[in-house]
Amino acid sequence: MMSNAPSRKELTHDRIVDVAARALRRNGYAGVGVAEVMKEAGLTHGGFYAHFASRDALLVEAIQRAGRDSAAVVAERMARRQADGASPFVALVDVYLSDEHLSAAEFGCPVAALASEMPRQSDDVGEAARLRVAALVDRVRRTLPEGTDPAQAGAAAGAMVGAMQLARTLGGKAGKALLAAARQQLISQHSVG
Amino acid sequence: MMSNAPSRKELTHDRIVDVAARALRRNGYAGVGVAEVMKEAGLTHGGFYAHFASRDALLVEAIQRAGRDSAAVVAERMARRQADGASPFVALVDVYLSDEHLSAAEFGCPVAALASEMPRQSDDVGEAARLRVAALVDRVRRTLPEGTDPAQAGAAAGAMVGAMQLARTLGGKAGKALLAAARQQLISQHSVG
DNA sequence: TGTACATCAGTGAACGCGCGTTCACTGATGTAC
DNA sequence: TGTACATCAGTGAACGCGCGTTCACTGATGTAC
Repeated sequence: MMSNAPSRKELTHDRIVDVAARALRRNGYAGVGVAEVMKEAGLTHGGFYAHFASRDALLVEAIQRAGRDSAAVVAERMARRQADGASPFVALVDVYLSDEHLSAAEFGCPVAALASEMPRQSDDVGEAARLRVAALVDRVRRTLPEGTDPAQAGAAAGAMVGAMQLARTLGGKAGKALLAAARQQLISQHSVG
Repeated sequence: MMSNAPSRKELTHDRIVDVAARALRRNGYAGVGVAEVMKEAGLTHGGFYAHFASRDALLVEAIQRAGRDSAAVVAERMARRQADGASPFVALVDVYLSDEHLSAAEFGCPVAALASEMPRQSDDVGEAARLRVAALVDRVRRTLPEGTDPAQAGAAAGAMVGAMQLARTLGGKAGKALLAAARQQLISQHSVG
């Protein structure tokens, strides 16, 4: 009988992608090195090409993984706030522009971590990045209050991504203040009345 | 009698910084190579260290130069729109989120071109980046309509930077549509009434 | 105005290093009987 | 259940390359007299 349990190789592959997905958000595209990722996954770098055709292929998988993981975290935290009575949009803004997201880029949204580098990536990597941006815009669109022009989803997504980046660059109190102002602006802008 | 005219060396230095300021916005931090910049400036790479203590020192000057040049372009284009009757804030949003800025990152705002990489830079380079972010936020603050909470300047700056990055990543019509939505959102948000 | 010399900007070869990639090999896993 | 063998994941040394950096040198610029 065939088992659905992942093979040893699949588990290793997964571990490598996971390490890379974190390194990517922590250090950017240039900060993902084959040797370092393999080492952090408990392996030697020689085995890398049994798992990936190239470093770019790893980057593609890492972006996808980062997006998937980050979306799961956001969904879970949003659900908690919505259970407390928040609207979907307020919950999303609160979670995305939270101090937790500010200081944990490694586990956060890959678009916030990488957006300014995305337009410069090679075909495959750039396409994976574009899909992540589209997914983020879509997520925002689905949480907009009823009656809102769906075209505003892109603008709101940009506002969240940009605020997070500037806050991370400034750091400290100035960064947190910028985040708070952005939360207020987005929520008041899309509130009913 | 002493002349104030720049020396030959100063002219060369300027040319190198100018090339680097463009390469930085076109290719990101990792895309600024000593040899390539020197070549594009019409020199051989050996002479580099007569002008700069290190590659990082060049990056610092390049960020400053990019910010100064970009601010000058923005100021000039804003003035033209204000002469046509636009308010300072509308003029700024229109210029910053213009299709021209979208497609000419090389001559545009360094914050839009680099923001997601900024938190990862070394001390000196990161400090130069922080100053650029602060200058951008300041510029936005000075153009906000009277009566607006100045704390909103950071959020508005983030909205502009993020929208530009997402638009550049998506590219094509989707990118231009995102820009247009962001212009509309920012302007209507800060309009009187 | 012309010559002799010192200064200085830029050249080009060389360095050590880390990177992505390749490959012959090893030792463990799992199948056949 | 036990042995023999094939498969396969991972090892570790080696490669070519481009990078930032150094340095002895050259040829042009400019000063002194």
